[in-house]
Amino acid sequence: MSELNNDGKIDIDDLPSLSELKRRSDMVQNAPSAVVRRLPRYYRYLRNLLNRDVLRVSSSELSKQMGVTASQIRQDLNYFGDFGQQGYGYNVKYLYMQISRILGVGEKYNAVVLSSPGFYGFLADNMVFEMRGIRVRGVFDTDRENVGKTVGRFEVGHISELEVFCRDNNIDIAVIAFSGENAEIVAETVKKLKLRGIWNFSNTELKANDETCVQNVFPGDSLMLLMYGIKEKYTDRAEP
Amino acid sequence: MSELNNDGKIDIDDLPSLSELKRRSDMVQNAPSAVVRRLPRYYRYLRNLLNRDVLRVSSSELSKQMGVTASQIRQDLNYFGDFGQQGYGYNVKYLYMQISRILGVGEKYNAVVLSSPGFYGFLADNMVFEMRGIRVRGVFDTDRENVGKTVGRFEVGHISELEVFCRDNNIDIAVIAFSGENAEIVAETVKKLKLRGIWNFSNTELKANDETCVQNVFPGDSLMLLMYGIKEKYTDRAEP
DNA sequence: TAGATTGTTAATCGATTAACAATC
DNA sequence: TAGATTGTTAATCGATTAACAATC
Repeated sequence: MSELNNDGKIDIDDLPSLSELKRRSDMVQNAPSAVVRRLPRYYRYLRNLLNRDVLRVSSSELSKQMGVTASQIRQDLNYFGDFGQQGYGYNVKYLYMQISRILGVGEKYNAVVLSSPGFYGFLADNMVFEMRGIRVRGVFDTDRENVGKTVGRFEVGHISELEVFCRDNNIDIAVIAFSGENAEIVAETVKKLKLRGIWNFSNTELKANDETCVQNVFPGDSLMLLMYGIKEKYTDRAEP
Repeated sequence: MSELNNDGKIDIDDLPSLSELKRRSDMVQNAPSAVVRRLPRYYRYLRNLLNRDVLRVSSSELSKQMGVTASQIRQDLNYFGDFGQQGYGYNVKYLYMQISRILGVGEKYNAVVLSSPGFYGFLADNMVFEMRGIRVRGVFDTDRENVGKTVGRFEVGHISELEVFCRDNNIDIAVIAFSGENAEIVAETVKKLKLRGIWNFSNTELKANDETCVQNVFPGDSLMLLMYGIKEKYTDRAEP
């Protein structure tokens, strides 16, 4: 990192051949899910480098930071294109942009958040939508207590208004964070409306169908893995 | 499932040999991380069966519900012991208890939640602690606005009280949900106090050390995978 | 040019699935 | 006993790592 022998710019005229583009698009279709699941983590590390004004990074430098092999990083990135330069490494901003594009950041999806105001507040604090280019259009709760409260720039609506709201506002994604059977009832509505995606934080596993993608998030699962990890660590020690 | 040829009870006197126990404990130590990461999902499905008063389940029945192969289920469970019976399947309650034990549910860890009241509310709504046998002892925030507010059975304390509180209350686990650099500062304190685990919801990846286990939860990662999934699904369709 | 580092192939490793003997 | 289903081995599949020629 001491001497830069390149200003980090990419030559826009140096376009790949059509057969090369074809090969790459085949690779992208075939990108193993293990690789895809690692992309968000690359995205986070690259954004961090970007925030620190780092211009370039090599696979070996990044591998040290992330605790994975350099080989894996090069292999992973190459499923999607030739983003690096021999002898130089990767241009941080360019690579960040490529990964953003692959993941679909900035696709401008419209979302509704179906949760208590507190949970929406947590998501808003973490800037989880803003940073991924998702536009939240409304917040709805099942609990009449909360309806009418203001959270951020939203007035919490009642869940019964959801169907009309989605149709009027071109909603793509529903974030569901209700517990119990409310989650399942709402999920049925969302699927009936053929929204494109459900981001599910409820304690019931939701299934995707032909129209609606689902990502289930079970915080409790990772809590249990933490408990497992602690048990392993402290039990091993107690033994001779 | 139509006829039960067994009452589902396990003969307490039918204990395995010492060499068998040794073999199993070796297996458990060697349990591949891919298997361990699936345990919480088994736990959830079994609890669901339990709630529906299902007495027994076969690997093939469970495989249909979970969308995995029966072979994987049998292979996974066998890393930890012989929990089933030929010709019968698995006793739901027994298997649920075994998986709970393996994961360390009910180890009675004491936890503090370091977050806004809203996020604590979400965790409480989902009963994520109660269901895993973790005892929350206090909630602390960095924001003076929130100090003194009541959430559930807690009065929110200020983060500056954390060190004394942890020492006085035998705290094992810290849940960190602050955004920005507050998360890193608090994580340092937690590591200095040698708590056993950090359950991290902040937007900075925290690293484990010799004393403190870490589970990072990045909701944004799964949101990006949802965006990726939507892009794939709807782009494939647009093509011929 | 010399040094550095990628892209990519081949080798290794680990995880999943298939198959079936054991046995409830 | 006959039917069902596990536990477990062997075969397959996929993911990771090592190595190095290509090349910036």
